[in-house]
Amino acid sequence: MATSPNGRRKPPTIHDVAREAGVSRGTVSRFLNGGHYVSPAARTAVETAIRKTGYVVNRHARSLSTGRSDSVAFLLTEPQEKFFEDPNFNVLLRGCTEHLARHDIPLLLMLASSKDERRRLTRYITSGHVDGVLLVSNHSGDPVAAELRDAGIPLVACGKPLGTASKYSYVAAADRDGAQEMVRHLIAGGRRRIGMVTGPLDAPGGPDRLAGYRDVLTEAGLPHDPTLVVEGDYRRTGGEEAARRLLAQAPDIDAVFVASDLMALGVVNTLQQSGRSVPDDIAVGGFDDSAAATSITPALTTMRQPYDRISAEMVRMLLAQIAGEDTAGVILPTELVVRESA
Amino acid sequence: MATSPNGRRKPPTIHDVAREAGVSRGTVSRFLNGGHYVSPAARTAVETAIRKTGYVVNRHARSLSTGRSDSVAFLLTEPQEKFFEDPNFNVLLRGCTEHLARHDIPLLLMLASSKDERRRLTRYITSGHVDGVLLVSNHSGDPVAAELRDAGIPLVACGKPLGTASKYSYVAAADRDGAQEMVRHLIAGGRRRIGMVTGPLDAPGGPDRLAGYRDVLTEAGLPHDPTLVVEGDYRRTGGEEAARRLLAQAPDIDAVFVASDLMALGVVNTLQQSGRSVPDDIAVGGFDDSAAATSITPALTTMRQPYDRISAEMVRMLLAQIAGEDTAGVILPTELVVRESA
DNA sequence: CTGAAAGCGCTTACAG
DNA sequence: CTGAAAGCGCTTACAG
Repeated sequence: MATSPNGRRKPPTIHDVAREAGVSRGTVSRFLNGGHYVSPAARTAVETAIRKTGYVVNRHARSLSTGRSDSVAFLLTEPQEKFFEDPNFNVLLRGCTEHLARHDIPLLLMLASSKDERRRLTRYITSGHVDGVLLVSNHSGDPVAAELRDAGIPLVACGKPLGTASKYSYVAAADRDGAQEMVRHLIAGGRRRIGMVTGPLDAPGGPDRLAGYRDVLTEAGLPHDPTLVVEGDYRRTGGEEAARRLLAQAPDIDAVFVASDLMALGVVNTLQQSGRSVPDDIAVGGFDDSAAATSITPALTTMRQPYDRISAEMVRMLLAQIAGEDTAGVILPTELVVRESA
Repeated sequence: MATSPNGRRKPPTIHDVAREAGVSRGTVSRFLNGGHYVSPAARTAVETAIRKTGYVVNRHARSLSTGRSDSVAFLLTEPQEKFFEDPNFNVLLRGCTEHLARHDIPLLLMLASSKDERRRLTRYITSGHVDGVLLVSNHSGDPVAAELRDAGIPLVACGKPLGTASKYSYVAAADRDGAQEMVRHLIAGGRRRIGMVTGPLDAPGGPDRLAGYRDVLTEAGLPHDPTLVVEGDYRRTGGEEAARRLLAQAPDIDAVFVASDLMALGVVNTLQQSGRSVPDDIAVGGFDDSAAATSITPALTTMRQPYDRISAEMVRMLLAQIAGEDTAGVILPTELVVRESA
C-alpha cells in the first residue's frame, strides 16, 4: 500500500476498488450513488472490493464533481454568550449534530458576532461551501437570514420568523398553546393574580407566549392589568430584574408565568430573596423544560419544548429543501411538566 | 454571468480571473498561494480581476488538489451532557471557533458518544476530511486519541493526557500551582480543617489539583486526613453528593477546596441546606472561574483558568502541527479570583 | 517571473 | 447494465 511522506497511508481510490472488483470506475461510482444500473454480480464484486480495500469516498473530489458539499452550517448570529449560557441552545446544537450524523453529514459551527464576521460568513456560505444552513437567531430583522434567502441558500430557522413576509422554513414550538396551558394550570391551582415575564417581543416566540397568557386571562374572566406584564431577555439576570420590577408594580401577585426556564431561575431567586415562598406565596411556571428547571429548589413546573423533535425536524426540512422541496413551517406541541414550583 | 438551474449564479473560477487579468491560471493560483513568483504588474492585474469578478476560491477543488482540507474538527468523546452542561466547554468551543475563524478555517463539530459513532468519526477523520483535531475528552484511556495518533493525524488535547506515554500535544492550566494557591488562600483566611472535592482522578487535571492541595497541607504542617478528600465528577449533582459525604465523614471542616466551579455550586448548596453558612462556617474555593461562579450567593472565590488563552493556544499548536512542527505541551498559569465564598 | 500541462478523485451523460 | 471519456476547479512541478 502506498505511503505518503508524512507516514499516513495513502487512502485507496475508486480506481483501486474498480481494479480489485474487475469493473470500471464508472460502475463503482454508480454503486456508490444508489446502485442503479448495476448488476447483482457487479454489485457483490464491488461490495467485496470496498471491504477489502477499506475504501472511503473522497468528499472533496465528489463535491468538486457534483457541486454539492454534503455539509451544512449551524449558524449563530448576534450575542453569543446568550446562546452559550442557555441550555436550550446546547440541546439544539447537540440534536442537530446527531441527526445530521445519521445522514453522514458533518455540521459546521459558525458564529457570526461582529458585522465583519457576518459578512465573511455570508460570503463563505453563499459561495457554496455548504449546502444549507440551520439558523439560530434571535432578532426578527436579522440581515443574515435575508441575505442568505436572497442568495437562494436553503435555510431553516429555529423559531417562527417574525419579520415582514419572511419566506423561509422554520420549526417552532406551539408557543401560544403552550402558554395557554401553563396559565390554565396556574388558574386551576387557585391563582388569580397572575404576572408574566415575557421574552423579548421582537424575537420568535415572545409575542406568542404573551398572547397565550392573555387568551387565558380573558377566557377566565380575569382583568388585563398591564402592570402584571414585564419584558425580559431570556437571561437569568434578566429574570431577576424583571421579578423586581414585577414585585414593585404588583406586590400582590400570587403567580407568575415566565417565558423561559433560565429567566424563571432568576425570578424564583428574587422572589425568595424578597421573602416570598415559592410556590406557597407565589407560584412560578416556566417554559422550556431545560436542564435549568431541575437545578433549583423548588423544581420548576414548566412547559416542555420538544427539542429533540425540533432539531430532528430542522434537519429533515433542511435536507428536503436542499433536495428541492419548497419551504414550510412546522409547529410542534409542548407539554406541561408539573413539578414543585406551581 | 452564467446562471445554474436553481437560480444561483455560477461563481467565477480561477479561469475567469485569469482571462480578466490577462494572465494564465497558474499565475492567479500563485498569487492566491502567497504571491511568490508573481511580478508586481501581474499582482495588481490579478487583484483587480479578483475584485471585479468577486472570485472566491473553490475549496473542494483546492483540497482535491492539495490533499489538505483546510478545516479542523472539534471532537468530543464520551458523555456529552456533561460537556454541554459545563460552561467551560462552551467557552472553549466558542474560543476555538473564533480563533480558527481568523485563519479562515471552519470548525467541524463532532460528537462521538456511542461506540458506533466513534468508529464512524475515526474513519471519517483518518480518511483525510479534516487536517487535524482539537480533542476534548475526559478519560485517560480514550481509544479515539490513540487511534488518531496512530493514524498520524495532527491532534491537540485540552488538558494534560494522563495515560501511558501518550505522545500528543496538549494545552492545560497549571493545575497543581493553581490548587496550591487556592489552598494557601484558605489557610491565610484562618482555615485549618480543609476538605477537598476532587475531579475524577482518571481525567486530566484531577490528580494534579489533588496533589497541589496536599502540597500545601504539608507545607503548612497540617495533617493529611483521608476523610477530608472525596472524589467528584465535575458535575453539579456530583458536588452535592460529595459535600454530603464530606459532611458525614468530617463534620468539623472549616473550608473546602472544590476542583470545579460547577461542583462547587453543588457543594455550597448542600452546605447551606445543612445549615452551615458560607463562608462564615465553611469557606468554599472553586476552580475555573466559569460563569457558574457568579451565579450563586455567595459569589464563588475561585481559580481562573485562562480559557481564552487555552483555546488560542490549542488552535495555534494544531496549525503548527499541521504545518509539520512536532508535538508539545503548553501549561498556562491560573489566577486567584477572590469573591465572597472564601 | 510565467505559461502549458498533468493530475487530484470523483460523477455523469454518452454510446453501446 | 457497462465502459471510456470529459469535466469539476484548483495546484504544482517543469521548462523556459
